[in-house]
Amino acid sequence: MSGSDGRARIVAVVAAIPAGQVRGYGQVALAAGLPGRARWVARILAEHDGPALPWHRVVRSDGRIAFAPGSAQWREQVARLQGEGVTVKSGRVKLANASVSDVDRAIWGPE
DNA sequence: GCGGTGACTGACA
DNA sequence: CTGTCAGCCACCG
Repeated sequence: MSGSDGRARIVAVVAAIPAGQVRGYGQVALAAGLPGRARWVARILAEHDGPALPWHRVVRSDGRIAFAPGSAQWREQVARLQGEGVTVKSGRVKLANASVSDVDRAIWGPE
């Protein structure tokens, strides 16, 4: 099958992130089967327009907000995370310890 | 085909 | 802890 739609996979992974938890761009890309495409993930979220996507649950590898501190998007992401019970400290959040297998199963199925 | 760009990452000082 | 450097890959003119 020509899985050229990496976008669909990335969107699926982000949409599979449970509320109250956060993920890194690299982790999302890896879970989507596209290692090294962290930058692509960022572009997808930025260009994505359609169903509500929990893009605010995606942060940098350090658990820091990808936007510039004080920016409108930065404040919005922080507000959304806090609204879901995520503790945000100095624009930083605590990354959840979830293996790729767990994410993979959440997307493709329990098999 | 080429060079510049970016919601990135890891290593190093 | 912060800041800099090089590597990475997809997109655009």
